[in-house]
Amino acid sequence: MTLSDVAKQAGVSIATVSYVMNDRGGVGERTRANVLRIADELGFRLNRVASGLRTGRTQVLGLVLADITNPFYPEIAGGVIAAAAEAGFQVFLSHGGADGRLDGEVVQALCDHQCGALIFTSLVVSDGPLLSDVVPPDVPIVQTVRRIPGIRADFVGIDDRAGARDEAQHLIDLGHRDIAVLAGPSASSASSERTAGYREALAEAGVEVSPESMLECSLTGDAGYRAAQQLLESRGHAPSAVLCGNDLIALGAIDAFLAHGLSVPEHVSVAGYDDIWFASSRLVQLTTVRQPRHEMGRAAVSLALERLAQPDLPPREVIMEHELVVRRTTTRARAGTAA
Amino acid sequence: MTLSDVAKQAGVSIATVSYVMNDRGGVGERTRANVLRIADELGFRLNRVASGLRTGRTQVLGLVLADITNPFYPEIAGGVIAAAAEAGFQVFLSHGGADGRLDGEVVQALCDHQCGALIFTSLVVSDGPLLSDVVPPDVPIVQTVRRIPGIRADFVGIDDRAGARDEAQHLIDLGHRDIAVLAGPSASSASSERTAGYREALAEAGVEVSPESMLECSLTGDAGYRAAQQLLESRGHAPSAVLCGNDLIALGAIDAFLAHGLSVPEHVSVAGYDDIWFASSRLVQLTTVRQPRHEMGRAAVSLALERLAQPDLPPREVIMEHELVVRRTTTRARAGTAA
DNA sequence: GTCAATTGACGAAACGTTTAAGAAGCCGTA
DNA sequence: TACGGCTTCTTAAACGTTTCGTCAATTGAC
Repeated sequence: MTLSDVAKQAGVSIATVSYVMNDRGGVGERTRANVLRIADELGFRLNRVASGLRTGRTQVLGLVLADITNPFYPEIAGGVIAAAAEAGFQVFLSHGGADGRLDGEVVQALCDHQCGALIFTSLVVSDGPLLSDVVPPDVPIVQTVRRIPGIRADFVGIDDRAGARDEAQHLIDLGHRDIAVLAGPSASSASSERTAGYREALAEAGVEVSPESMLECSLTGDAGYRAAQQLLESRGHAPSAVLCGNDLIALGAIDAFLAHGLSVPEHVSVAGYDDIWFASSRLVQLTTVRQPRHEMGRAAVSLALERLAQPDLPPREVIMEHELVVRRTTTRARAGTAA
Repeated sequence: MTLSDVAKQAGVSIATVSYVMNDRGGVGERTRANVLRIADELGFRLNRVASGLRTGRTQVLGLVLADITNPFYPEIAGGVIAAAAEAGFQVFLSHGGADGRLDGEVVQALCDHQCGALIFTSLVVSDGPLLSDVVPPDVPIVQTVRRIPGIRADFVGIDDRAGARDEAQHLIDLGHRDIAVLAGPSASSASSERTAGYREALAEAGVEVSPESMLECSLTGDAGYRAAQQLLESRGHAPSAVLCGNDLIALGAIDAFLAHGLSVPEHVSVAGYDDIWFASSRLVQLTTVRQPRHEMGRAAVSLALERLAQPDLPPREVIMEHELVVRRTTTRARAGTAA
């Protein structure tokens, strides 16, 4: 079932059918209607692979998630897929490498399939050269969540620093003064921005964070659990509140506190970051900062498609609205613990 | 950068380079090595779109998830992507329709891009005709998790009935006799199998389930919450234990019980199904039945690729091992509540 | 030394589409 | 009547691969 079949049946040339199928002008009303009818009768559909070869650009986006099983990412993917579908694009989904670094082969494979544009989440600095080497210069690149410097790529994310400031301020407003920070890895731009935001807001409020109350750990529940344990051990007593680099860390920390007989938020207030699905569950009710992940995915697609249309746009960044979501895990500081 | 560039540079024909790039025989050792070297120098890579057009089959799998933001699915996708990558395949990821039914356009779009095979999760019966109409007969179809009858497709899943029996038996072994069931929608083959399994095991143990203790609800936390509430209202008192159609329902039910001042598992034991990531969180510790989702994704890819190689294999089904995971939400029945 | 068999390489057609260039027909105008 | 300008449609050349059929060169058997 090809253009040629339809053409034959309709008594016109292949070119005419192609023009009709692509909604191009220059075809008479009668023939257009006729071709459309016949194509429909025959159940004809354009072969996108052939179009892709001929035009040199495919209606395909490549999306590389750091880790699809991490509950943070699927909603981004959902937004990407939805927006792509509306624009008639398909989405290749790939894993990043297990260690957080990008796998060169993954990107190569995407390019082999002539993706029209590439969207990445959570790049780290060392990924930069790889991208420049492997991705053809006419393929737009969009980075989401995290950003790395010196790379030909648009960006979509939130103002992590502002979100972190909001959250720290929330704790301060609740009267907390003995505040610990369980920060994400500083290699991540998002994590370091958040940490900076926490620091700024706390400093402005005159709250000092001792070194043993400021830990860096990876972005998992286990790491959060261990970090919280270490916090208790090295400090000897629980802080009044804890700011965590993301929700998983917060969940792990809550768990650690519970294991030590400390209840949340009665003894310790805990705040996360990201608002993963689990955080809003009524069993958890985590105070956190929401990233509009679905919309971020959509925005990433917009950026990609716009640059596809106008390749020499200046580099752009879309900063989306974040939202401090106050739930059950943070509460007013107890009189005794407010320093 | 095409075959022809490499050929020119290496002083051989395009055909020879193609043979080398595809690891086909019939090329001398010297020329092969030379071509390989030049291709590498030039950074040449085969254009998969062109190969796809020429051969008529692309190295691409289409994966349609019912809902990517549902925490159940990403791991399946992870398995699919991993196995596909190993076989040199890319994966198109698509959403099913919002209402659970398959969106025809989605499948069409996948076919337009000449996917080599299609993998679906959670089909419902009404999707059958759509698939037959739209998917070319030479494109293998694999259905996972749920199955629908009368469709040209292989299947991979678990023995839901057996898993459900195991779980019901577990509660019986703990001494529970007043057991309620919050079943998933019977339109889903998986849900109805589970319900049947619960029923069988309970019947064999001589445990009767009254109509008001057997509710059907959709597979969400909210639905579970409401169903549990209804349970309490219509029965007037809490059951000794509740078997839930999936983990989300179980989570919602737990929440409802807590809201009514009933603690889990002290007053009510609750069991879920699926073992989504959240269920193993130390904050929840849900007793449930694990589906090896990553491996199911991998198996789905194997089925697809095998059928691609041998189209006239008989229909096959892969039933994977499930595992009853006993955690904190189920415990021995209190003497008073054992009927 | 001859001939068949094998090996290594090549030429060219095809896959289904897009699109530049051009032809044919029609209109209105001069 | 002749002609420029539209509109509508067609011809044909790509896009980058794969692969069949062919052919020359080499090998091995006799």
